[in-house]
Amino acid sequence: MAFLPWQFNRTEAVFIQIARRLRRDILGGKYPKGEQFPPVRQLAAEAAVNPNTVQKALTLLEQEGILCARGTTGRFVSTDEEVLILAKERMCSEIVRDLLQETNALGITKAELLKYIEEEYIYDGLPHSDVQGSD
Amino acid sequence: MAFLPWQFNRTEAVFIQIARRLRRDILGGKYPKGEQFPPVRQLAAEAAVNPNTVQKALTLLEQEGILCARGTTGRFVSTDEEVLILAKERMCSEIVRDLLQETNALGITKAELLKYIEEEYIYDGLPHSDVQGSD
DNA sequence: ATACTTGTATTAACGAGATAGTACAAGGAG
DNA sequence: CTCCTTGTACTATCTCGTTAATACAAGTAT
Repeated sequence: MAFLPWQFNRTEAVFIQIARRLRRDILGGKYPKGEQFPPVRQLAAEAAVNPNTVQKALTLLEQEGILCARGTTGRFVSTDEEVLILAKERMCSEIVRDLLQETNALGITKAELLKYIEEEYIYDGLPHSDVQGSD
Repeated sequence: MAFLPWQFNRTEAVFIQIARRLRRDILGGKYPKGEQFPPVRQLAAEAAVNPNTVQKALTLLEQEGILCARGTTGRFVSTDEEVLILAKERMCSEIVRDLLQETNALGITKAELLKYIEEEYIYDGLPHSDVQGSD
């Protein structure tokens, strides 16, 4: 496991940021379908926050059906693939929609946007096509 | 002037959201270079927030060199075109970089991302090429 | 000069988010 | 059974964002 220091934005509630990050990683396949999820205290230690804060975040993911808590056995990633796929598509749509709202208000044309995306893909060395997850 | 109700996210400080929106609109050309900016109290009334909150936001934009306060005459959009252009490019780069970080973690390929963008452009009826600002 | 508008500053009060610390019930492992 | 881990709950405390209500100095308009 990689223990990168979690970085949080001061302007947004930490538990919201934790929820977004975990949601993204789950839907991105980092935590496979049906597998046990790391315990609250461990995540809190990794993120260097209070366990209460992590629990707030996980509660959000439960309400979305992405995670489910089995009593005191631990939390598990949902086995309902449709829920996961729909959540992933919704998350992606929201991200893109927010992007276009911003670029449109900024007066960025579609062509310019695509150019920016090309540049960033090159600059960051991101995969241009399908690739296995790199942790 | 269109007085759309300003909507704020509960998870982020309001003055940060106001700053981002005004920054975006300024750099997008809604408030032309060198022109006088709406007074604090007016913006506060439009956004339905306390004048103090708007002032916090405007202070941020001043620190970025996008706005400047001329004593009690009012605030004005910067006349330094280079500052405005650089800020716009930086804002766009950040937006795109954040997007790609998210889509990459989500396991979205470049091709899929471009498809999503195409879909949203069609669905939202956004301009595909250069267009005059519609307010 | 007078009245109005501008930015700016101050104070008090309230609420939400985050933390520390503690506690308890329930399942698994020895 | 006993010990450990799990999720969960609770209290108290602190910080920070927001609001309300003023207040003042400086420029503009009349």
